[in-house]
Amino acid sequence: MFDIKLDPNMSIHEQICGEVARLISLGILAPDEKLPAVRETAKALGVNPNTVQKAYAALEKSGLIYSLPAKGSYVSPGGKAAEAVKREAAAELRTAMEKAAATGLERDAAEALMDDIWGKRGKE
Amino acid sequence: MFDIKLDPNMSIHEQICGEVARLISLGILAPDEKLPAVRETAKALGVNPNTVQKAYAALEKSGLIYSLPAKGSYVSPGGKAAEAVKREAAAELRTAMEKAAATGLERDAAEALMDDIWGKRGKE
DNA sequence: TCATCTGTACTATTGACAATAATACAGATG
DNA sequence: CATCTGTATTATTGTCAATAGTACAGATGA
Repeated sequence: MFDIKLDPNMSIHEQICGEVARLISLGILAPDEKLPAVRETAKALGVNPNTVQKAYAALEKSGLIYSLPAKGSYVSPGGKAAEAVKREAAAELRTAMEKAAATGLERDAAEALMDDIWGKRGKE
Repeated sequence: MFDIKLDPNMSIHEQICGEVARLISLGILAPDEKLPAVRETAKALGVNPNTVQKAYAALEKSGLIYSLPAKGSYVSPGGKAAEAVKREAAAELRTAMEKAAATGLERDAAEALMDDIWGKRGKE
């Protein structure tokens, strides 16, 4: 299901959270779609089930998914999950920008990075 | 010297590195200027000297400062330090942008954040 | 010369946290 | 009734940040 190449520099459950959030935000995981079971995901990733459960618990706390005991875990309905992901992504990007601006990085330099990543044209 | 409000969510030596880097980048700490001694900084921040030394060692490894045993630690000359700070800040900002873009965040949203932080006009 | 300050090095301990291991329980599902 | 589900618990391991304490060698100034 998830094809994550585990980065030893980041905690596993954070990477799982990030990947699920990404898939939700992009619509690859649709609202009310069922996520793979905790144990299944753990097996697929070669990771302890507790670690996956920690990730799922965090995702539920953030409102991205909801879990029904003895049923499964599902993507939150109504697009609320996707919105939450983007909102959080924007918040983190803001923090990074503030940090960069604090070092005196010019706006032009930041703009050049944006061109690089999103493409030079505003709408694509 | 440094007025850092310690954030428990980040490691102390990282915060020291960040603050020194910021001061260098902004020119508040000039090239070849002497930094406060390890023990002095530790006392001022109410922190263990080992922690400060760890920060200074990291700064030297990054090329931001150079240390002369029995003399002191100094900002790297020729503006190389300030350049290094900005280069690293740009690299981190790029990473944050890539992450945000991966969640599907639109360029317009990112641009709005930039207006917020750097001001709407390109040059200030 | 000598006390002091400097960066540097080392060991040890504490606490927090990530991850693992191994169970266990209750509800649903077929 | 066996099985799968989410959930909970306890324990152990390893890593890392931070602290504590100590030590050494070079410089600096009185």
